[in-house]
Amino acid sequence: MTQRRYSPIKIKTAQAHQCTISSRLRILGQLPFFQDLAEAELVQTNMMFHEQGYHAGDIICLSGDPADHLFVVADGRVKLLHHALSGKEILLDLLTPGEFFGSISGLGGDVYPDTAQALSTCCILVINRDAFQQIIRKHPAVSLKVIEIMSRRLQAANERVQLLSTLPVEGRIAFLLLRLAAKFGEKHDVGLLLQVPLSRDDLAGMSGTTTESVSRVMSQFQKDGLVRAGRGWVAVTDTKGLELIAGEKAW
Amino acid sequence: MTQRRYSPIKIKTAQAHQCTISSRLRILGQLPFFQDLAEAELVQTNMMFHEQGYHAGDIICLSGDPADHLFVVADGRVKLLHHALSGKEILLDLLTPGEFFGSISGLGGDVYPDTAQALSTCCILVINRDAFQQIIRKHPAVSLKVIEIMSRRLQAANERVQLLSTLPVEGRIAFLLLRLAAKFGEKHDVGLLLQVPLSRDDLAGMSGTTTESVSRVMSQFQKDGLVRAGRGWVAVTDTKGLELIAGEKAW
DNA sequence: GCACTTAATTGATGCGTGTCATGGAATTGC
DNA sequence: GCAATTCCATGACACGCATCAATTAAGTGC
Repeated sequence: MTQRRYSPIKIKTAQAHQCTISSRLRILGQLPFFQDLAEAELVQTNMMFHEQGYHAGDIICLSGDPADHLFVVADGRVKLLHHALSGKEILLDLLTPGEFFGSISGLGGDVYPDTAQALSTCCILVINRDAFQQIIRKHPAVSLKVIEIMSRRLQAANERVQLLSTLPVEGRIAFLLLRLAAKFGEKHDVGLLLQVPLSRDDLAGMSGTTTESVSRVMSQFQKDGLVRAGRGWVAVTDTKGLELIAGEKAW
Repeated sequence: MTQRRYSPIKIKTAQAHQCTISSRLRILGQLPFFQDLAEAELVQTNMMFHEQGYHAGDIICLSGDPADHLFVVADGRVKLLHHALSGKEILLDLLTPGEFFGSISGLGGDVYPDTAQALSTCCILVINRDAFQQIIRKHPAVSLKVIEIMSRRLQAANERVQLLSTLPVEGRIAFLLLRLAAKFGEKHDVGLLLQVPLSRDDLAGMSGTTTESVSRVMSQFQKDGLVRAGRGWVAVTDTKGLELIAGEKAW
């Protein structure tokens, strides 16, 4: 087995302090919910954010803590997770630049619903919750976008409930890999390389199973030529094959 | 075993045509997202809805169909569900008067994400998707409420993912019953009676298991004095006991 | 009241997967 | 460089729970 022994992942991460004003404007302008804003409004909105840098492993916000900020990923990768009573980590989502998390809704005594942790060096834009509500009040277009995004996330969560309820481990992992490939996949000589540092543990947390089971399934997938994987990285090589396992096995 | 052989559930259902203008106003006014509207605005908003009646079992909207309406439950019970490829029904949510479903977000080529089915005789208020977007544009307070509600739903969905990933069947069902009791429970001589017609199948669809497993667990719960149940109804008698099973067993 | 239909229960069996345990491989620290 | 650590792979085993099958109970229609 001559297989790569180094991680092919190269996430282009800016240092926290490299989030210049202009790059911030660019990032904000790319945000789905600021798309419809005029340039002047965008500049003004931009000023309401401040930025913050994190290193891989840093906790950005902790589930249960009093919540008064909304965060936007400007650069890097962030994972959203829950800690179950059993100690197991439930991985809820992986966020890329342009996505938001934290506190949006307006109740006074709100707490962060999930924990957010930096997967790589990150630049995060932060805004006060109330300030963001002001933006929403001023710009109905923004609120419509937010609603749209949240409804998509809700759909994704429901889809996941369905997978957990119906598919066996093998199918769940296949499905998960396909989703990840669609979001993070980049053409590479080893296949569609997922541009996120993901351990078997992370995959387990996303597919509702254990590290060992993921390892077993991944080994099998690799034997079957569906994926290539190493320590902390995964690449999808046969999309069709995974689709077959994710879908058809449900019958 | 001298146990009730008839369903104690009595859902106070109005006939579809009994949704009078005044009762509609009352219902709309109670909607979380219209709470902050002035009386005049409410009356005006009211006129943008039309109503529709359904009988138990009727399909209100079908997952995958082109979506152009937003629905609000005025009276009765509605269940939101997915049909898995395996034929299994995944029950996503149970809706009571005041809750909404259908299409909110604005994409042109949208389809309904879930199927909605009447669990009892229902009166549903319907509004065109574009018309509702007009309301949002006009009233930022409404959009904030919608966002708040959606974020709560997302949280609930994530919680469910966590349960499915960590708890055994017994714990999931216990947790489910507690949630249902909090939402639908009414004091009754048999205990906290769930005012929803729920079969074992429905419970299975909500807890990600099978009819048989639900039946077994429910029988055990009944022996242990935690619940009382019959054909199509459930009552919780020992909340603390269920909490113990739902929580502590995870350790 | 009776047959008829649908829902719920209960038992037997086997597969999938979590759990525990061990060894190897890759990475980090000194 | 070598130890120490972390991550991954793999095997053995037990058990939870889905599956299949058969029976009982509860509503429904006539």
